[in-house]
Amino acid sequence: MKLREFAKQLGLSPTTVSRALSGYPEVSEVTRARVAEEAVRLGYRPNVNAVRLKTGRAGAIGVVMGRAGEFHFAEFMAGMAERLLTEDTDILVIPMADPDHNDEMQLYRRLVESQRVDAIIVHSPRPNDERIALLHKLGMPFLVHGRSDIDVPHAWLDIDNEGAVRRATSHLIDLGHTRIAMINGRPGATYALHRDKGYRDALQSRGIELDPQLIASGNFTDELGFRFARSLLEQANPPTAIVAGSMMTALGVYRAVRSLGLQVGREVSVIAHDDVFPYLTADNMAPSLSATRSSMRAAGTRCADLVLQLVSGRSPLDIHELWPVELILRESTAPVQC
Amino acid sequence: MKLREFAKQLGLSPTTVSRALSGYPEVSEVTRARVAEEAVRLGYRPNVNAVRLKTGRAGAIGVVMGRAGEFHFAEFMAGMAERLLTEDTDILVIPMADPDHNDEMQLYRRLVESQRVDAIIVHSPRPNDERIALLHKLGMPFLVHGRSDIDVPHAWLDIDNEGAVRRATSHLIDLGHTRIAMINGRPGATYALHRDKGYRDALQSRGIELDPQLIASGNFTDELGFRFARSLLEQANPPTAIVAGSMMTALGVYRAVRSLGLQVGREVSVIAHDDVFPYLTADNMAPSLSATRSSMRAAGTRCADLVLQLVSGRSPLDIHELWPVELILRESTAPVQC
DNA sequence: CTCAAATTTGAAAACGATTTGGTTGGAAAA
DNA sequence: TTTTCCAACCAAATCGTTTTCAAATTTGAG
Repeated sequence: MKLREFAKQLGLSPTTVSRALSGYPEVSEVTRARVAEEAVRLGYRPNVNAVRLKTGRAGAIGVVMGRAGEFHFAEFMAGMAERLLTEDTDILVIPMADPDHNDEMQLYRRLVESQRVDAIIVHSPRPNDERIALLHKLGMPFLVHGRSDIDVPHAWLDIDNEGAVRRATSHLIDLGHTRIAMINGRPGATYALHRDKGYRDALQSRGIELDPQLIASGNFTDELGFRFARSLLEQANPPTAIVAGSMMTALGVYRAVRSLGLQVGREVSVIAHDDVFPYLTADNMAPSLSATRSSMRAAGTRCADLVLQLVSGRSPLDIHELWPVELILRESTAPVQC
Repeated sequence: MKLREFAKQLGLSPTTVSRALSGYPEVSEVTRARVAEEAVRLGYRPNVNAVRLKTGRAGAIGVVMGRAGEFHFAEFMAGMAERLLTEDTDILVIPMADPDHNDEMQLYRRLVESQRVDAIIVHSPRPNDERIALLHKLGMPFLVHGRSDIDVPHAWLDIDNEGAVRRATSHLIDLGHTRIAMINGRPGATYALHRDKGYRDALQSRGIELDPQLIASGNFTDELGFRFARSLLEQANPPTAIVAGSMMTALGVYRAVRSLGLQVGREVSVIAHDDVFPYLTADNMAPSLSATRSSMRAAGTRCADLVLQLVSGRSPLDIHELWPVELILRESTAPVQC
């Protein structure tokens, strides 16, 4: 059913019907009500593409998916999708074709030029992120999930990675640990730096000297967790506690600890960061995993929300959200054994 | 840059330019080459929404995302996205607002009516799946990822779940196991039935009587794996082998086995199904996990491919792909201990 | 009761492409 | 030479809305 047809059935002009449905003020309430009601009854829905063409809105938000098949991605997207369900806005998923750097900029540039999105969400930003500079230059609205130090105004939502790791590390120190290892995310991303800072600050403020040997970084896979924890624990002066970057890393760490005949929550304490997954919970691990926790899904929902505001004109300068992170203590952390 | 403008710069009519770019035959090769080249140079790209409006194509494939935040979803999508990158087709992610059944049909109906997708991918179909009937009735092209027995013609791509589980179970029987437990997916989905059948057939063909107590089903979470494995192993006549539905389930099973002081690959053999994740690999588990393996990402890529064919006119009746599943033996399976 | 102001409504022009149904000019056929 | 045909191109209509500008109607003040 087209607008023409629908309007004719109502004995109104397309103009009025369009206005009634889009909530313009210059249409009487009684007419608006009738139009709305009949639209439902007769099943009239404006053609999306016509609307988009006319208004110049793309009706979609772009999300670039990293190549490494990040497991938290689905949660973030689920959160976004939930928020956008009632909106006339879609999510456009763009895969990173190539991890090559130059290619990444190309991808963003093409995405903007394609006019297929009204806004873009940038994940895992770097301190000096060219993507941000590019999007700003091109005038494409965008929200950064994470933070960047770049000297370009931008909207962002981030969790307090630094604080989270500082608290986690401090707590381990409180428990008497002094040799605390840290498995971080891929170097380069701001969140990894923040976590690093939280870790270092905690040590320093307690007068513990930092041992660079105790720091590793890389993708959030179980394999990295295992390899690094294993090699750490096998060395002469092994750590008594490990701060792990993700649930998957934690799995690897647990495995490494066990494989050496040790026990998590005894010889080795572990705290990991938990993005809250329905299928793998810190509570269910054995022993249950102490974790810094922040819901990825909730972040997705809120990001979608903020992007919508951005698109409808809110200034990026006003949009800065730093979410606190909970520290939840469970069985994987214990006082150091003397 | 608009078509008008671009055409004028070339000294051609919009008609010819449009045809040249869309590969119509009635334009000379030399002209086509020139147009293509200049389009790149001047950065002309047809406005997506105008194209979509005019052609009536939505330029997107709909994927309904289950509410349970399935972890394999991201992999499937990554696969799809990879294939669609070079195409002018987007992925539209629609979240299931409510697990309520009636609501689900509403969702699909609205999705079709919204005219926002050219085709839909249906996940985890049931033997008699109303969604399939609905989409067929509404004339919306769709591809089923999985299978259904419903008496409605439809395209599908599925992996050989039945064969996979049969082989896994048979292999365990070969190793001397007779009490073999099975942790299946949510009851109702066809794949769960197929796995069940594979399991039963394997037992029956070897004359082993089925014990209903050894079967469980539910979401693919570590928690289910743990709970069920634990309660199984604690009973009077415990199983000596477990077939698990997913990697997450397997994690839970491993945990349960260990928590009872037993060892996977000794007292208890385990085989799980592995969708191949970059962040959690069967090879890295300890002991390494024997698994039936099939790449979710590859399935996504192929599904995208098939949907494109579907949209451009290929008959759904011709599209039936059954992918074989590998069985990869590692350390988690061993001869039964007498 | 009149006239201006305020409220509702409509006609028609966009939005930026595709595509139908012609033209044109030159080569091949008669 | 004339006719026919074909390759290559183009003008204009169209897709289904929104929105500008103008007209019609109602309201309210004097």
